[in-house]
Amino acid sequence: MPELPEVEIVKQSLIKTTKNKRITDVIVRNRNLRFKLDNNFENFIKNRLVTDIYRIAKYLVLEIDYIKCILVHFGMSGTLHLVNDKNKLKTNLSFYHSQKLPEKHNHIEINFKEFKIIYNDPRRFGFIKIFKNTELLKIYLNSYGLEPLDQNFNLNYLKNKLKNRNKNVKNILLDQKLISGVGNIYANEILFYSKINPKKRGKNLNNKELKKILINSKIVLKKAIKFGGSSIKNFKNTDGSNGTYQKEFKVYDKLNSKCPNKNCKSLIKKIVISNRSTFYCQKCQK
DNA sequence: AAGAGGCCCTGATAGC
DNA sequence: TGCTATCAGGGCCTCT
Repeated sequence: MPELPEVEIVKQSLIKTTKNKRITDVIVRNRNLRFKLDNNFENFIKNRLVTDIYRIAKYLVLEIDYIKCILVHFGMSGTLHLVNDKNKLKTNLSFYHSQKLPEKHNHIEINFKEFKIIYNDPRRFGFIKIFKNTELLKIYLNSYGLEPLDQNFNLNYLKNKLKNRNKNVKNILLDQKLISGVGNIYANEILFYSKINPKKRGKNLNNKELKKILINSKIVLKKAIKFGGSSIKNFKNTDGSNGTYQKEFKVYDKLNSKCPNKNCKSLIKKIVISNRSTFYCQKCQK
């Protein structure tokens, strides 16, 4: 699920609904997420004000009482649901497109006066961490690379990060320490638009190719945000969808489809790179 | 030291 | 229908 655009959409929904609202109660049903939820989590946020909500790469940050914060990572299957007191979905948060609250895996419930937010995560690859101040959060994310939408994400930055890299460009795009916020879907799409073979090694990319990655990573992510992110897996009981960028996919999950480029009759190929599905056009991506 | 692969976990789906 | 195998939008850890 959640790559940068999807988390951005969640953030935007949360700003509208929970900014400057007070948390009245917290219920944790399962602490065993990717990392065990801090034993102090409930006390840490109970009766506290959510003073801001922002996003760093694929992380969602809830600022608490102007100083503290909690960091949310959605892993592969984490979703947030805003529901009213009767467990009816009040607003669809983000990329999750069911009208109903899932029945299982509702691990954490954060109550506000008139609604609550529920963290659901079947695979439990997601996690939540608490930080006493934003300085500590900065230290935690110290090794993270810039995200493509950062204004300092420019040609020089890319050159410095990719110079002498033996790593293939697909893995480079997925390496959060080099470039943050991009996941498997958008990595595939960015490389298609850039006409670069995913297996090409970083050190072999010329300036022109780096420029294409630079520009297309910004374009693809911005467009995905504009479309409300991507919703790819159909949950049961689906009934409408928020994110529609999946309709714009050029290569992701398009095995054996015709290459979308005009005058190209090649079919989209699927290979596995470091255990992740990789889709590309052999003709167009060199 | 950088890079590849294993692994954490549940659920949906394909194939027999 | 019911089993098994495979695959998912991530990233930390270990090994080489």
